[in-house]
Formats: sequence, C-alpha cells, structure tokens
Amino acid sequence: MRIFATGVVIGHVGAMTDRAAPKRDYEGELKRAGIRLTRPRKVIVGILQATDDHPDALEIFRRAAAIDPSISLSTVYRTMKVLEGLGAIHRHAFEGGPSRFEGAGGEHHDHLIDLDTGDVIEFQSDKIEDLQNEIARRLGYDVVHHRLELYGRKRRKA
Amino acid sequence: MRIFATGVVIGHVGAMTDRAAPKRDYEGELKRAGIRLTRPRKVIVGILQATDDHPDALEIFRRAAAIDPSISLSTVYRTMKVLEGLGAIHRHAFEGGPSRFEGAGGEHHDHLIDLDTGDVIEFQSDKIEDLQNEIARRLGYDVVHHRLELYGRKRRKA
DNA sequence: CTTCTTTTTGCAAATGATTTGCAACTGCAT
DNA sequence: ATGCAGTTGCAAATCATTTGCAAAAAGAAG
Repeated sequence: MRIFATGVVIGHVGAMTDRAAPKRDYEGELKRAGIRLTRPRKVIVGILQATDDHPDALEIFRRAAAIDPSISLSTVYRTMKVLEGLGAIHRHAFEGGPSRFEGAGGEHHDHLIDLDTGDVIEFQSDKIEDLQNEIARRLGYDVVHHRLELYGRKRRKA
Repeated sequence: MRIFATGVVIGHVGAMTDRAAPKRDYEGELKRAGIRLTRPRKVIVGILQATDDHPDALEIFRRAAAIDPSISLSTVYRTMKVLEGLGAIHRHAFEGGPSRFEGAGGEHHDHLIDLDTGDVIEFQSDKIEDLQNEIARRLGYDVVHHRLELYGRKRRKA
C-alpha cells in the first residue's frame, strides 16, 4: 500500500510517502488541444499548479479573483469542465458538499476525508483495486472507474 | 465475498445469493419513534416495502401519487429524511444523478452501477472492508463510514 | 365522539451548485 | 493590422432539495 499526504501534514505513518506534486503543464495541454490560452485560463491553471489541496469552484474563484477581479465564477466552472475533459484534473463530489478538484498528476488514488476538518488524505491500495476488479468480473462487468471514499475521524491517542 | 442481486437478474455468479428482502417494519419504527403515522407516510413506506430497487425521490413520488394523488414531492423528501434519521433507509448519491434510496434491511454492502442502464447490483467483501480499516488505522483515523461504488459495463461475452 | 395541542402537509418560494443564452470581447493564425 | 471562431461576464435558467406558512389531520385527553 502506498500512502500519499496532501495538504495536511500527517505524522509518520508506515509507508507514507510525501508526494512530489508532479506539476502539470496545463498551459501546454490546453495549447496542444487547440484550446485558447486566455487570461482567465492562465490565472486559473496557475492556481491549480500552486495548489496541493482539493479546492472547490468557489475557492478557486476566490483565489482567481484575488489576482484578476474581472474573472467570473462561470468561467471557473467552464474552465474546470474543459480541463476535466482533457483529463488534466479530476472532479470529486464528496458527501454533502460542492465538487472539489485536483490535478490529475500522479498515480491513481482514493481518498480519506476527515469528517471534522474536511481535510483530504490520499492513499492507494493495489490490493483493493484487485479485489474490485475481481468482484466486477464475477458479476460479469468491467470496471470503468470507481469511487472509494473513507469518511473518518482522527483516532484519539488515548 | 458475498454477492447480492437486487432488481436486476444476474446469471450464476459464484457465491451469489439472492437476498431475501428483509421486509422492514417501517410503520412500527415510526410509531416507536413517536412519529405520527399519517396517510402520506403510510403510502410511502408501503412503496418502500414493495421495492427491491433503488428509486429516487421523484420515482417514489410518482408511485405514491399513483396511489394517492394528493401527496406532494416535498412530503416524499421530508419522509425520506425522517426515515434516514431513524436509520430505516440509506441514501446513495451515485455519480451524476439524484439521491436514490433503499431500505436499510440486510447486511452492509457496496454497489456496482451499470453505466448503460443505471441498474444497481449489491455486493459485499469483508476483505475490502478489512483493508479499508487497516488503511485508515495506518493514517491515524477511524472509519465512520465509507462509500465504495464501482461503475462498469457488462462484459461482452465475445 | 368532541376538543385541544402538536405535528404534518401542500404549495409556493427559496436555496445552493452548476449551467446556459447572449451580446460584447479577444486570442491568434493570416 | 485584420477577421472571426472561440471565450467571457452577466443574468437568467436548471436541478435537486429544502423551507416558510397557513390550513389540515393525528392522537392524547376528557
């Protein structure tokens, strides 16, 4: 099992590996896809690159507006949709909240959401992935994608 | 691994077990909780008892309206919230759609959603549950609840 | 069965997240 | 510089769900 930690600092946890954020080249991807590199889009992808957490559209909008107040929330939503279409970012709809985004940088992983703080911790388990595929296969299906989210609280270190 | 099939008929799949829908006594639960047994609520829980799939609020409303046209959609939503609060039903927010409900009858299980038909197949894997708990523990967390959904397509039987 | 109090209901309007129509604007290939 | 398809901001629209409110009904008490 590989464990990533983003945004939150978690102590020493076994196989923990602080992910070296793979800094996506969003501008290049947009360009390559023949999509115009506009001012708003530059600002937004700049924010995504500088981010290590999982902000929602409104949060991205706030950060963008701080740089260029003329940017609109609709444009943030539109840009996220474009990037998602390119596979450059992933959208996560965690329980009871707006969608949150993250760069589609590193390897695949799932999420543990801290119910008290909203912090998101990433982890990955090949064993679980294998079991998922096996289950689907037994049911006559191929897994196109999945969603695995653990909602929990920090253990009281009694 | 235990595999349930509800709503959809799936062939012979290893350890498959057709779940004997545990017919909840919703009326008794409401009564016991000191919640009034009104006409709309009787109709709605009647629908839930007769159901083996995962209908959304609008679908429940349609079925209810067919029995008593005076029932409103708001009441369906309100009733689902009450039942959820009692732990009598579970709410599932699958990707890109409204919440779908199911009686909290049998044992815990996760879901495989057929991307082409929207059908939901239930399955359960102790092995996956164990792995989830182990991962959370390593990260210093206790799992309060989780969400595991496989989105897939029927395998072409080439 | 009538009365009384409290919970529920239906309806319409409000919410929250996200999308869309449209006219004005702007990358960027020529 | 020029031209136009791709983009933007804004306001209004959508979707699922919730809520305010006055009228209606449940169930305890007499």
